[in-house]
Amino acid sequence: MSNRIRSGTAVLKTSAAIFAALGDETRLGLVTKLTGGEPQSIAHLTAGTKLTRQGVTKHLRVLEEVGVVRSLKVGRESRFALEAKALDDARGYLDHVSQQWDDALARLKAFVEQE
Amino acid sequence: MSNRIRSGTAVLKTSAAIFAALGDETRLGLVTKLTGGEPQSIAHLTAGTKLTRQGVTKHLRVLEEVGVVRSLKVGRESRFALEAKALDDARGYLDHVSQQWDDALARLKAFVEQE
DNA sequence: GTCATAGGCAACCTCCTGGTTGCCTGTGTT
DNA sequence: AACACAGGCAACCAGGAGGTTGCCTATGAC
Repeated sequence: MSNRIRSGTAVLKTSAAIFAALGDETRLGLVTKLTGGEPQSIAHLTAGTKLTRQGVTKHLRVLEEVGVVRSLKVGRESRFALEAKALDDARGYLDHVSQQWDDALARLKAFVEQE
Repeated sequence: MSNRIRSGTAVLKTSAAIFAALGDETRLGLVTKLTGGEPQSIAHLTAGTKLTRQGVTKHLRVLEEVGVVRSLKVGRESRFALEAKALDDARGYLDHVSQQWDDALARLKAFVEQE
């Protein structure tokens, strides 16, 4: 049932994990850098930051674990690229919440105006 | 320039803060509970969780600080409600990233197929 | 007035996270 | 072969996050 209904708490857990991964300025910066299209090496991604290569590596692993990013080895370097699905999941969650919220507000408004 | 262009790093910082706030299962659960529409008291929000009232309060403060939630005092209780704007901001960021990413992929595809 | 309820404040504790450094391995390059 | 470059692994450290407990205040109910 990987793509089926999944219990609400499971959605919550995976969504939270993705948000947590995105909830760090450095990591969000990496994600932004990766929107360029081409997969980039760790050394390349490190350039421009104030961090060590190891520091950046750790962040990349975090992003990879929740599926926001994918790594592929090319020769001696490992390049990272965005993975749209996880981002879509996160967006999906926000869409869902916003939708529920809007509906609720609409209902409240209707109720108030009904008199 | 609160609603104007804002430098990229500022967007990064505030987005990261919102994601970080959402990046906790308990907090995401609270957000979900609040999509119902009516503002809810702390005691009410605590019921059903395994946490202390104080624990929940802390989480609510976190959500409030990044603007995901708003609190209003009613008598002796303080009720919390969702605030759509912050969620929209987060969604906006994801939309932007996805868009950039899709565009980049399209360009790559065009480039490869051009031969 | 008295009591119960809703919440704020502060101290405290534990564990995770972000970050570093040092060293080892693997892959190119010349 | 010798060297340089890209990265992995592990230990280590400081600070922040999640969570609890204890106590105090304010508001509502009787």
